[in-house]
Order: sequence, then structure tokens, then C-alpha cells
Amino acid sequence: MLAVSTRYPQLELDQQFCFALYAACHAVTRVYRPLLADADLTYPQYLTLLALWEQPARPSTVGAIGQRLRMETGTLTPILKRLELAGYISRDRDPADERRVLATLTAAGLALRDRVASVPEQLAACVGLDAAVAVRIRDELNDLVLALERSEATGSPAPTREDQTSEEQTSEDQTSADQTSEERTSA
Amino acid sequence: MLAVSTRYPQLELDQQFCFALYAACHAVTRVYRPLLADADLTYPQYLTLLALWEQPARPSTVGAIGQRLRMETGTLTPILKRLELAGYISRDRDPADERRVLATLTAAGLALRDRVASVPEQLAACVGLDAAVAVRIRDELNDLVLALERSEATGSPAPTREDQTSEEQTSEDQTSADQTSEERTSA
DNA sequence: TGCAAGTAGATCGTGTGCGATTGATTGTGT
DNA sequence: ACACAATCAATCGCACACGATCTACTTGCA
Repeated sequence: MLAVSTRYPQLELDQQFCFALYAACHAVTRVYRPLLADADLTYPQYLTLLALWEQPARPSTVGAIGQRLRMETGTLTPILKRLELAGYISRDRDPADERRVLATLTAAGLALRDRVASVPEQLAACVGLDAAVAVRIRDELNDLVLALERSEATGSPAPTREDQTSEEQTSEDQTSADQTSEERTSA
Repeated sequence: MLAVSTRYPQLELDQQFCFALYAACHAVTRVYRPLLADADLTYPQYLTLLALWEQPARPSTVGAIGQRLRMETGTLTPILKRLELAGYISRDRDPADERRVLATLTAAGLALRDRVASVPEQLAACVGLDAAVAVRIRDELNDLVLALERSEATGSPAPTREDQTSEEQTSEDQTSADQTSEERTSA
């Protein structure tokens, strides 16, 4: 099936790590859409609320939310405006520092948490991914994000996750048996 | 650090599988950007070319490319127009079926392959991810995409990947030792 | 005190991403 | 031959996503 030119094996779509990531990300977002439609939320709006719900009583600055979600203000500002328009948050300048804008959850924004509380479970049912596998991928992806941010900052080729300790047992070195290569990853 | 309300543990940002996916996807795209800037390509444009390069001699219909990349025509059409404008492809109606539009690589589009051939390698250096781990995550993400597409089509909670055979040795069942739970995933 | 330097958000322009609609073309059944 | 369903891509409207620029405000320091 699918006779493919192998002149550039590193450019084959199915070998690309990044394409798998890209496709998975959009596929998951597509599954979220109908689940969040009940609450009239888009997926990025839902993420923003997740960040705000972490500190339900404390107003968050735009910058803090952006740092948490890895979003630029050019992305975040319109999202926050829509959440404000929907009545889930209020946006006010910080009296103590007029440069800052504080996003505060309204009663409706707090109440919304109950309405979407079942979404993760519903999604998990759709995904049908083994929970242990999901946890492992999640952690590995988070490590990846950290490594990429480091390499962005320094411009250097980034350290591998093997040498940055943290509270994980280092014994999980792949058992090195399942290397049925012919497999190569191309980013 | 970060005292977090645990009333809704399933809604905590750092537990979300989907957020890890979201953040990783954008982080990778950010790393790609400067690498592709040399060729004046965006990341989706690069993906589109990867799809076209799989059949360098054979024109592809818009629908076929969309199916390969999991993109809608609303996304793909403007990308193809920009690739045409850049001189990398031509777009013409299929004489055999005037509904179809065929995208054909130009000489410049073919030549571009040489210029970006080193990109995967450069990215891998930035990512600093163990190659074996990358391959495993890639395959698991691809499985996830397939499962999600199935569940989208049927509306059902999706089958787990354990029961869908395919040409993989089923012996790679995770050695099941690294389960340091207290961990829960929330989609 | 005064002003350069820095910071926080908003804004703008470009480019996706996608559901819904539209328009042209082809296939099908009678 | 002809109505009609199906198919394919384009288009539109809305919502991210992000680099770059702008503006208001604050801080630091002479």
C-alpha cells in the first residue's frame, strides 16, 4: 500500500513526531467542541477558565494567566474579552498598578465549574486511552514543553530529560527491548 | 508551592492530558518557526508540502491532501493558494472531473525539498527527546488519533487500542512496572 | 524632581482552523 | 432525456495564535 518515495526518509509524514502531535491535538480539540458547546465555550476559553479556577477567590493578571497557559497577550486578550462578554469574568485595572488588568471570576463563572465538571470524564470515555498510558504521555509531553522552553531561552540544543533529576525514579529506561527499529523518528 | 483548591481535582490544569498536548503542540510549532523561516514557510504549509512530496510526480486533489493531513477545505484552500503564490505548486481543475482541483509540485516546489531536508534533524536536536521515547509517543499519538476518528464517526466511547491488532507485536505491554500512581489523568 | 528605561496590556496584520453555506459538476434512477 | 441526489472545492464568519508595535503606567537613578 502507498508506494512512497524513500529518497527523503526523514521527511515522510508518518514518521514525523510533530505531525502526530499536530493531528492528535486537533483531534482532541474536535472531540472537546461538542462537550463544551453546552456551556458555549471554546476549548481555549475552557483552558483559560481552568487556570482561573485554580485560584477562584484571587484575581489573576493577564500576564499570570498567559504564563500559566503559555499564551501571548495577543491571544489571551480577546479570549478574556469574550469571557467577560459572556459574564463569566470581569476585567478591571489593578488600582495598585494601573498597568495591570485583573481578571476576576463572577458568580456565573464560578457556577460554570459545576456544569463542566464532568467534561474530563466524558472526554476520557471518548478517547478510550488506557489511563496509565495517558498519564505517562502527559508527563512526557510536559517534560518536552519544559525542554523546548529551555532551548528557546538559551538557543542551545536543549538538555535531555535524563539529567534533570526531579522526583522520578530513573530506573524506567525503556527496558530497551522494544526497539523494533526500521523505525526512525523525524521530529 | 501554589496552594490549589482540590474541590475539583479532575479540573486541575496540570492533570489535563489535553493541556499537555495543547502546550506541546504549540511549543513544537514555535521551535519550527525559525527553522522554516529560511524557506518562507509556515508550519502548516510545510506539512502540506510533506504530503505532496510523498507523491512528487502525481498531482493530488485537495480532498486527498485534506484527508492525509486531517484538514478541512476551509483550512487547506488558503494554504494551497499561498503555496501557489510562492511558486511551489500549481492549482488546476482536473479535466477529467471539473469538480476536482489538482495540486502539482513545480520545479521550485520539488527543489525546496533539499532546502528543508535537514529540518527534522535540527528540530530533533532542539527537542532533546530520547529517540526511542519519541517513537513510542508518536505511535501512541497516532493510535489516539485513529481511536478518536472512530469515536467521532460512531459517536461511541471508542475502542481501546488493545483490541485492534495491526502489524505490531503485542508483546510491548509497558512492562507495567512504572505505575507510581497517586497520579490521575483528566483527559 | 525629572526623565530615561522598563513593564503590562492592547492593538494590528497575517495565517491558520473549522462549521456552514454556496456553486458548479457529476452520478443515478426512471 | 431529466429531475435529483451526491460530490468537490471555494467562500464566509468567527475564533484562535503570534510577532510587532503602540500606549499608558511605573521604577530607577542622577
